[in-house]
Amino acid sequence: MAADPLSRVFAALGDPTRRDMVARLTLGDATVNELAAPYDISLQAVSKHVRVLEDAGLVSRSRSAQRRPVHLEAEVFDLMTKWLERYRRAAEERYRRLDDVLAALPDDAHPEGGARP
Amino acid sequence: MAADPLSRVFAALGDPTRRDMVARLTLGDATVNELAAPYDISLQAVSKHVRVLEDAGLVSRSRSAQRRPVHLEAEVFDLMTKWLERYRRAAEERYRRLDDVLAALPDDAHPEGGARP
DNA sequence: TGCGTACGCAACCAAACGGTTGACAACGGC
DNA sequence: GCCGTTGTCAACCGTTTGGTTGCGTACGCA
Repeated sequence: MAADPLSRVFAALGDPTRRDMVARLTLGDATVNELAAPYDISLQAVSKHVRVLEDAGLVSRSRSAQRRPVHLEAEVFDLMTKWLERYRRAAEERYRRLDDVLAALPDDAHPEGGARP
Repeated sequence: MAADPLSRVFAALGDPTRRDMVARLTLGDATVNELAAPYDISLQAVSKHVRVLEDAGLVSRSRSAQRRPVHLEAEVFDLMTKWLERYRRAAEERYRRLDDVLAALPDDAHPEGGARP
């Protein structure tokens, strides 16, 4: 299937239902039934969603009796944060450099092709 | 099609090729041809990828002559960072609370079902 | 004016995705 | 030992997605 973990994480969070479930899980562990409650989709569909989140490493499941509580895993968030931070910083850096360039321009040199109106 | 911006952003970044393009764009704007160079897929496929990134608000395209340089947009990163930070903090909070609970336990109360080994 | 370059649009295709229903396994309680 | 609860597995279905090819358009240049 999908290779790298990062792709799985991003893809998993691309679905609003799954993001919603993550939000719910920050309040505490929950069973599949509890997770399914707010939605009018089948239990199996919810189970599938949980599996996608699990494959992405976003949640883990222990088992206590026949219940299988879903637990939010924090580490992957760090992975994403690291990725994001890297590119956010690069983008900012580019802005800063652009500012420098603009500041260094002689004021008669105003090309009409300003990219950002 | 897809409703909320956040879903589009996450979904867009779920594809490794598109994440790669974002990485490339942090080095500076690029044309579709330049973006396509490293991959052995058709130019049209690359064009499609760029369109997905554009719909997600991750890039913008100006036009200078027949060239249509792709430019990385920083704002959406902030949107993601905000989302991420919220849940990262919530997850950490949960850990902290768990630590408190464990610390408050009488030392003869050791249930065998420790979720996190 | 015609030509080459850069790119988008449309149609198509196979694979993946989100959802369904039906059957079935695992476990606690009576 | 049986029953209800909890949840997964498997097969199927319509839509989306990533890729292709072919054609068309916009523009700079000779």
